[in-house]
Amino acid sequence: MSFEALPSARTAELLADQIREAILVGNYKPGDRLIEQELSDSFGTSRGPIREAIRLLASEGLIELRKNRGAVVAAANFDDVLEVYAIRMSLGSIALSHACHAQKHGDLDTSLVNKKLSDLNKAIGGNPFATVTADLDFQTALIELGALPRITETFQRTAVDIAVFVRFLGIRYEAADHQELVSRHVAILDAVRSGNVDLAVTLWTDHIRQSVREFMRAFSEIEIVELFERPLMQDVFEVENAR
Amino acid sequence: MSFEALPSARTAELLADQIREAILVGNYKPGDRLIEQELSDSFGTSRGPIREAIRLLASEGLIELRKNRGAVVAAANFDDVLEVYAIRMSLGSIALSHACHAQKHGDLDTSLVNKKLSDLNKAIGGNPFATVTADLDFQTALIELGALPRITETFQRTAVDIAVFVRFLGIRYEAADHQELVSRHVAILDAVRSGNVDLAVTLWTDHIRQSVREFMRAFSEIEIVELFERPLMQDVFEVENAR
DNA sequence: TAATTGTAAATTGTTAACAATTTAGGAGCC
DNA sequence: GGCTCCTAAATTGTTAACAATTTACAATTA
Repeated sequence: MSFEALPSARTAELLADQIREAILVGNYKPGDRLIEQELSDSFGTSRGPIREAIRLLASEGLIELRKNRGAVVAAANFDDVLEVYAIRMSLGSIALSHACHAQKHGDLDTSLVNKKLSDLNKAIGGNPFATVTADLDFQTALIELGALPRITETFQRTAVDIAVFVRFLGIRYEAADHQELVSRHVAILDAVRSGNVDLAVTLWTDHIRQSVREFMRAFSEIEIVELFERPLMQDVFEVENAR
Repeated sequence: MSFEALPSARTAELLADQIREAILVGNYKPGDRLIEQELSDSFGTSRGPIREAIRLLASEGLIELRKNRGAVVAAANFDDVLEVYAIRMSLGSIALSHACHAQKHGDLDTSLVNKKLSDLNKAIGGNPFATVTADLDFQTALIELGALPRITETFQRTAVDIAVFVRFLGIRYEAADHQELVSRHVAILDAVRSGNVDLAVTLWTDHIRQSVREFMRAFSEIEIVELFERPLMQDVFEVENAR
């Protein structure tokens, strides 16, 4: 995800960006406490804006607040993986179908998603985590084509979750995967550009299923079995069981 | 929605509850400014906790923050109605199907949703807005059966949206509608209790479609046409057009 | 009159001090 | 040794004062 400053960024947002970055970079691990004084010292502000930044990150689900007991970095939970992908699959489908309709009416601006795609291509081969971030940015831009603000916002929230999963559940992507990933992305974008609702949605849901599968392969067989016993996201099941 | 205190509620959360209530009751209308000093005077605290409460409500989407220019009550937008219902339809379907699977494994606790159902029955006939609130509470409890925390949270966020729509877009429900509404709710709950995934999801999506339809009927014909021209939520379209 | 500028009031943003609570560690006891 | 109780340090919660910014409005000018 890109954490650039918003048009008129508040200082608390800038601080939140830096703290989020520090967590995702691994300076803070799940369970670590975030001490207000410590953070305000290191960022050169007072505790007020730091508190606000912490509350912001808590609303993202990145950290947990405990009354009178401060904030700790939230644990990345295997159980949450399927839930997060299920949200991305269903909300993404709505957004893409809406984007296809917009395309038919001639008002679809793909300049942002094009930029994110070229950013992603540039990022491939470099820092693996930066590549994941560029990938998530592209997908967010894709979903933004739907021009549905609440869905976009909810979708963006799950991007933070995925970054956490990748960082703390030790997912590793191979270079080959990336090339295949990009071609999948391009196919989805093309489908939207041609206004083909059914194709776009099919490619999107297939993409999510594939992402889940790749994610799961990074774990041991025992963990895979355990996760797939859960009845969430039946679509993924079916495909996986048929393999 | 019930805004009772959480297990160990923070004062900022209690303040947010009161401010939210004040907005939904109509004391503040969309566009009204929320002035920190004014609020802290009336609630007998300092500005710090009030600021935190305001940020909380902003993260719910109930109010908007403008840098150095304070907070204003967010406008209820016709455009958002379908988007919010689309989110509820798709996330609710996932949650209910998950709940059905849990039921098959024998671990489904319906005591909360039962209580909310009886609360709803009690609320019918009284204050119309309280009835809507009880209805939203029931639906949230229903979705909580899925035991999917992120989906539940996202769903709950849309409940605030609907309360805003009902308050500020002037929706009016008739007493007859309520009885029919409850019977629809009971049918969904029964389907979950019998572990019938397909039936539960079908009843749920039908319920949302019907809710949208009732919502739309409250507006003028022109507004209905305008809204239904939008390509969001094709399911609703199909049913509506076939009528 | 309409537009513009300047100034005071109102309001938000930030800071530092104080209050309340939790945490850590040791003394005493069984 | 292990347990409880107690105190001190660390930490969060709250407050009030100060700084920076925006808003409102009157005076000025064309």
